[in-house]
Amino acid sequence: MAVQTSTKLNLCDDDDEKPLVFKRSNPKSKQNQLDGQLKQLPEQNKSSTIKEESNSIEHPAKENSDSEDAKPIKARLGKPCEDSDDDKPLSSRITPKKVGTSGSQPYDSKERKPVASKVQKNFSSTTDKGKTSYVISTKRPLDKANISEKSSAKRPKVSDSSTSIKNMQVSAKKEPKKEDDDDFIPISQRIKKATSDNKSPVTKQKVTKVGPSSIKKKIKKGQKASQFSKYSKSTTVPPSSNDGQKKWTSLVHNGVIFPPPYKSHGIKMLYSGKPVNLSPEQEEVATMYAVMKDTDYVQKQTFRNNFWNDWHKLLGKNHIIQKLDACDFSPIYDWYQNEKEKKKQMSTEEKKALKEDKLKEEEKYMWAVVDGVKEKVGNFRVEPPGLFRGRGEHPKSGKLKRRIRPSDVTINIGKDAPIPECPIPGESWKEVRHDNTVTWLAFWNDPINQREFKYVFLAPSSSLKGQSDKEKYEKARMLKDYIGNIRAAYTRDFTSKDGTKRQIAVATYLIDKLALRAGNEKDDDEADTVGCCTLKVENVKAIAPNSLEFNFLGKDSIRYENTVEVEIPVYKAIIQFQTGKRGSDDLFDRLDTSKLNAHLKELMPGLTAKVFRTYNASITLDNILNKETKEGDLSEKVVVYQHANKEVAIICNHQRTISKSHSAQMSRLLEKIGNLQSTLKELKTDLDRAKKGRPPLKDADGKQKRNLTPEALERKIAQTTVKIEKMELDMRTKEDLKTVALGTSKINYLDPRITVAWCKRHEVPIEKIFNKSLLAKFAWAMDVDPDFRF
DNA sequence: CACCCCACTTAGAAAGCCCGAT
DNA sequence: ATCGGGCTTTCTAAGTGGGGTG
Repeated sequence: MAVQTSTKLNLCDDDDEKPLVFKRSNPKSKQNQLDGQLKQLPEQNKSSTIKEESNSIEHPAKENSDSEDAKPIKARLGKPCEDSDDDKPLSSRITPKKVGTSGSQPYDSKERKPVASKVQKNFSSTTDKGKTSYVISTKRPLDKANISEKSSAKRPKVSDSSTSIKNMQVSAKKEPKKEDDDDFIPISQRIKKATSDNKSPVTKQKVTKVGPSSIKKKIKKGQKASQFSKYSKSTTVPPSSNDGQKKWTSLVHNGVIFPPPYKSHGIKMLYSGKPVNLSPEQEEVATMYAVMKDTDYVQKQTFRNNFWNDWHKLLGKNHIIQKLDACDFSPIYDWYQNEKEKKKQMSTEEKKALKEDKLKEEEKYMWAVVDGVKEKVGNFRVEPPGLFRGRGEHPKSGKLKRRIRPSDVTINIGKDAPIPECPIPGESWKEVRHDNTVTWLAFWNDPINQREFKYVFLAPSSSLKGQSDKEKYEKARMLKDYIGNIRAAYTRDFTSKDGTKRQIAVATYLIDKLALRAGNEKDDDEADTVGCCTLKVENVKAIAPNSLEFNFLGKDSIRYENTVEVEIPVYKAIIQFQTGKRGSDDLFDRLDTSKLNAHLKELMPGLTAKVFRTYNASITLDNILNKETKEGDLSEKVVVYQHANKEVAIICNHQRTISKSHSAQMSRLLEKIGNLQSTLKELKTDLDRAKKGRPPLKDADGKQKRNLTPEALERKIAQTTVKIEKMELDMRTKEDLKTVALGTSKINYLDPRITVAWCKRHEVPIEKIFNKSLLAKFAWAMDVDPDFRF
């Protein structure tokens, strides 16, 4: 054990990464913009949360959470969420300070409070110990290696780079390349050296695995292994991962399924108050619009204009309908609501029968056989026609997305597999390919943007997806060994005389510290959003002495609002980048994502901007779980996980819109609590009286209550108190999480091995954290060693 | 290098389902 | 039996990033 422990510690420590800690306010923005709904919220809600961050990753959370519960709800609601203070790990050792968050924004939207949700994950880095799972994990690397060797054919470049991460790491560390060129010794090299000296991964791994750990494992596993292993799918992971090129050897599937042809309902909409005849094609599009009546899409002028343009074309120049404003779609809307209602009213048997029919019809499309293994297909249904629902201010929002036909679809399938029959009689596929260097089963061009494609892939539970998921996390773990030097290097370059270098340094810093996305260029016919490299001068405000206030729309037009204290050189550099520019000019004028990534690749093999997000998310989870998990009951542990999950979601700015019923729900809860409190008061009064041998007071209706013993009353009081506390906690949690989306990070950013290992160590059933889909998706992580740390 | 093409991951909203309180 | 609400699942939009080309 000792050994193990130490290992663990080391790993942890290695976190050399001390958290940078930034704070971020929470951003939540998009919704705000869009919806007015938010406004409805009661003030209490608004209070919230901004978080600021504390510095270190470690302590923050605990304090908050513990203490808070005790306070009255209102008080809690009122506070900014302190919980959040945690540290955000982005950290570096560079030590930035925190800043208070931005003050100006309205809190409403931003708040996020602690979550209650369930998931957590941890993992430790590197230890792959043997074990079954181990096999799996190792596979890739090995595979790759093997493959690369074998296949001379395809591997142009990919293969090289793709060599297994592990291999790379090892080699890198061991033999630091000394070639470092120019002045700048590649960080990677340096890092390698450093790491190799003390704790090269290799060493770590071995130590951990071999020693005591194995013993531990056995013990632990004895109890739980089976539970976890039932989800693990070691067998499925094919050893065959190739690196870059060959993705499969045999591929069999049945193609895709098309939506049924349009069935006219014949309901007449009104134009200037009079019924209008429409052809089925015209009616179909009118119905698409009618049905959206109570979405906020139709409130947007862009949406209506685009819809009108396309529909008008269908109607023809001389149609009676000449303007959208005189259209009344409500007959169609009402018909639709009625149909929905009818469906709801069907008996359960009818519903079941309907469902079975559908299943039968789709069953054959749901599966593919990849290298002899049956795998689920992700999206085998071709997208039905509809009105394009672009997010944010998308210039094409509302345009008609036309029906996709077999002649639009290209199928990819094994050479020896039967070509799927075209499901629409008389039509045929656009093309059939046999390309085993890609994983898609079919694609068609996006009707909204012809230059883009819509692919049909395997489901996340497939080994193909699982393997690449695992590779993603291995790469992020590799960053652990390089991050120290990378931070040191960019810190040095904050003051470089080379302007490009300076921009790269600052951009990298922001990506690392704030988990910003890379920020590729966008076309004019897309919503105007930005990432790091595309930040505009107006998106960042320097606030003396050394804080930066960020405010911009990111992916999905979600607003990022955060004020952060940064190092002085960064602060100065930003001001310098802004000098002489207009607000709408690029902050980083000598930079784009490809330059940035090219630079990152010099620092670590395979490193790109997005790896920092994965790294920071996962390392944060690992750190928080390990710091905050205490002895305690199951639900307390789950709360710790949820808290960690929430912190990650905040770092990554994963938001959701406040549900329409949120404020109603809150007031309902408040009312219930109020009732309980008066009950409590009565009980206390009755208790006092009972102690003096007097009967209870009459209840609100004037009826006489039952005569209870003081003991019974005390029991009731205790029960009621507990109930109130629980409700207050629920309420706080709900308020806290009303704008935080926990799922995204769980699905995409948190190495599942962290979670699985933590569950094993703390005897938390994995089902408390992962739902069925996640268990299937993360089958590859199930047999991780309990000592695993990210 | 700018541009385009392509493949694949990441994302929030909507729809569906399920379960407990009434 | 109904309703409300949370959690899942589905859907598809919106990102990232690699590679080829001229």
